[in-house]
Amino acid sequence: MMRKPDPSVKGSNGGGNNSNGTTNKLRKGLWSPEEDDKLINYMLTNGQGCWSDVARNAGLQRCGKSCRLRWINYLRPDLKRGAFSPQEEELIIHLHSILGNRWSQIAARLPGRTDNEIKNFWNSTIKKRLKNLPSTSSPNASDSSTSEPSKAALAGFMSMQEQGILPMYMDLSSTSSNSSLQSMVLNHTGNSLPMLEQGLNVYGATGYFNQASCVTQVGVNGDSFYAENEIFGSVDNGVERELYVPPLESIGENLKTENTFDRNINDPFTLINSSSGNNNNNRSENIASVAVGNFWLGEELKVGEWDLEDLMKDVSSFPFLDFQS
DNA sequence: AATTTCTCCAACCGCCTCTTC
DNA sequence: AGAAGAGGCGGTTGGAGAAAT
Repeated sequence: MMRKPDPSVKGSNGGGNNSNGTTNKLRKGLWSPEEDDKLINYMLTNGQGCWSDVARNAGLQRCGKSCRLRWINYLRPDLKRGAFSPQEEELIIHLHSILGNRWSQIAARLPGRTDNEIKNFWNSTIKKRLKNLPSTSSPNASDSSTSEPSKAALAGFMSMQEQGILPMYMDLSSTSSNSSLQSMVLNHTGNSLPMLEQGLNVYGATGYFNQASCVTQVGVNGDSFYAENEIFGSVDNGVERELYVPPLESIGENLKTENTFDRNINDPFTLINSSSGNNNNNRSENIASVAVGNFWLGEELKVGEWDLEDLMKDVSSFPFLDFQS
């Protein structure tokens, strides 16, 4: 499971210090318990400083980077060890659907978890699990390791929605003119939506909503989703039948801003949950929901250009998260 | 029981960004 | 301005243990 300690360094103390304290060669590979002790003791008494100083002053034959990694990923006292809870898994999937492989950003929303841990968890467990999901017919269906629309997104949204937690819209205009993330989730109850009740711009029997000033309009026509003339997909009581992701260009050209609502514009990631004040007790019974997709179209498009803090601030308030355990 | 294959994950590598001089 | 060093990040590796043959 681990790399062997670097055989080029003699001695069982793991440090490999010679008598005059000079460095012959930096140690690599598995950390010994003695090295761990040294690093822990040093960090607890001196705190974090320059990592190369930490390595040197703690008497470790390691490079600063190695010390940093060991501390962050393994020795930090606030780390939560053990298996991921289903709630954490949900959150990871959801965050990944938004952020892609930005493991550090994802880890920042999971107290006690490290980016490395989450990355490993994703690459082993979740990726495999998603592979076993019934495949979508999306022509762009891709491996979940990419930062593209994926089963992950779908599964994540679906699952959260089952728990009555559903991102209703995102403000795609944000602060950047080339925002990449265009994630839309439609909530089709067949009756009224919370959005409707809140006076948002919703049309027709089943309605559509537009997104702030940049707008992407997405509609529900019968069982089909559309954006302007594009058929996005269809749903059947929560079971996705088709999922078509239109090119960004067409969205940009075809979907014009109506900008008829401006509420929550500064709160781009609105989470509707059971405590939102509306009576949505039956929501989970008749919801058809589709994550239309997170589009990463073109390399110049970067989620990082968004105000991620704004975007994500509400995620940490997921009611089902137990960060204490 | 022995061998092979698979899985998981700690740690490394290389690149990028930021800061300092 | 730009070189150097440090920190941070995501991708990848490789080895121990588990599972399969």
